[in-house]
Amino acid sequence: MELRGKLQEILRDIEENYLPSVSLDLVVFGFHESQLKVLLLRFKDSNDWILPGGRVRKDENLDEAAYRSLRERTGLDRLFLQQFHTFGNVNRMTYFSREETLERMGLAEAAAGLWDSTYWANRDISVGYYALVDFTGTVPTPDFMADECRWWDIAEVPHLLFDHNEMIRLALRTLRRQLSYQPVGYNLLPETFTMTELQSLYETILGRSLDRRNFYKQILHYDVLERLGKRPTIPASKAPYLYRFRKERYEQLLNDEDLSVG
Amino acid sequence: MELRGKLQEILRDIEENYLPSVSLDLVVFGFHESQLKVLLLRFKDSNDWILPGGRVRKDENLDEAAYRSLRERTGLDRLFLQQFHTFGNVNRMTYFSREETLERMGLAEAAAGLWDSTYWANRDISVGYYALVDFTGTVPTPDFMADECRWWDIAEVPHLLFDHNEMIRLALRTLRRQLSYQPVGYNLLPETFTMTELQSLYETILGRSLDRRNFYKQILHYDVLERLGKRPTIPASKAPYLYRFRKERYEQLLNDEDLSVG
DNA sequence: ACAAAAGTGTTCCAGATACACCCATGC
DNA sequence: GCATGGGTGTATCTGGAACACTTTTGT
Repeated sequence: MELRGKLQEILRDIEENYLPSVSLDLVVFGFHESQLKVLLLRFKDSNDWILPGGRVRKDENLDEAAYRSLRERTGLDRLFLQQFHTFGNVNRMTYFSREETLERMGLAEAAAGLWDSTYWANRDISVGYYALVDFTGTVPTPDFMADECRWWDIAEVPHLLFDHNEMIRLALRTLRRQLSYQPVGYNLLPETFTMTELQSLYETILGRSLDRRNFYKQILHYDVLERLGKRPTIPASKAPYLYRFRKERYEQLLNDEDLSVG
Repeated sequence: MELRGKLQEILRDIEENYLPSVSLDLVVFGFHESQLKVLLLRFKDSNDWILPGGRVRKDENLDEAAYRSLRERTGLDRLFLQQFHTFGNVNRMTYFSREETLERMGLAEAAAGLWDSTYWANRDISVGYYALVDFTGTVPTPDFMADECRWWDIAEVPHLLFDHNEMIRLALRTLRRQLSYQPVGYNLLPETFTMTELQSLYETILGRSLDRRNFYKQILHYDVLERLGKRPTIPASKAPYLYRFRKERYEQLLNDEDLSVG
């Protein structure tokens, strides 16, 4: 019964080193082939998918915990990560009963008698973060409760456990709003890209098509792109220019927040 | 040593009935005499001020806990209340040491030996909410740790304990942003008001003066106000019209969010 | 009559939208 | 030579900002 021993150890570790009642969930966005992707985990021996998440160490800042969790799931560092909402409904975890949840995780047997653990006994408040990451550089890695971690097309996300579909919905809304007053793409695209690729990213996030000429004007007006040479040409088309974000300008725009308070 | 007994009882109640590690703090905005006000509490027998806060019952939704806490502090019900950020730095409570904090609360003696309580032992994650309330209808009520609860002019807020000044700053930023895409005032003004009073509210929140004519146009364009008769006239001036919010339209605008997700 | 507050309309500019043609390449 | 995708400029609309005079009333 190795699984049970392992589970016990994990629960002990959680109770000893992590804050009770608080968890966090990550909506990790990636972009590939004109599709917005979300990273999901599949529970061990089940067909149920959830968002990757994590817990907060007792000696760790909340934001740091989110960065750490994201790093563990994607192998990436230094990425865009931002809190968007905190979820605290009593029944947010009980989309299925605790028993059924464990069942679906293939942990029912292993977890028997461990239910008085703080980890299972209390519902959690969960802080939702959303992240933008470079799809191609990511190494999706399952955690101890999952045996699969992979990208899903945003339009094809299945019904998830708990309130995780709602989390994606809210994260996407936040991302869309952000688009209207800040540049996006540095963490979602490879180092260099064509204008068409960038436009395609915007269209995917917004869920509607944009006028090419107007998009050029707007994005160039931001003064955040650097134009490089032409891309070695591909089938049946004129060679497009490659662009790169001017990092210092990009970050300046990200920090252009009204910081004044009367 | 009655205080000690009471404290013990409170701690026991907290451990038994409330979520550990999670608290919430309220930035309660009111408006009076052209000034934006914030509700603050003063710790027992000390000169230190903090934001009112609360904890989440184990069987209670996070938002409900915020409403309940606000009701306890202001006597008001049915008000505007919204989450704006969750604060989770390890050292956010240690603006002063725990000992010093208790000292300043006049609780050092009473709390001796109770420090292994979960309530003191762990730092908290705190969910920040901001509220807009009708100044005149409010009955500020201290909680068990405070012996004073009163309104402060936003410009005169002193240094607060913990990260509470930062919380006010962020709440105000959120409120200002909200102003740009939603009407504000229903919960901050009396039932009827003049256009000048409403403008004054906007100016106070934004921290800058607005053009009267443009303000009229914009706000009327929202189609959210109902014009009533003229106010019985006051010193040396033309009698101004009174207005009232059209509630159904007001709430429609509040809910006018892009709810679509691709 | 004059001081103080209230009410109202027009001009101007900037940012967003709508829209069409030419060029380079691969087949 | 034609189909595909890339690159560019101009006219129009709309929302926001700037701005001045007249009316009422109390002193």
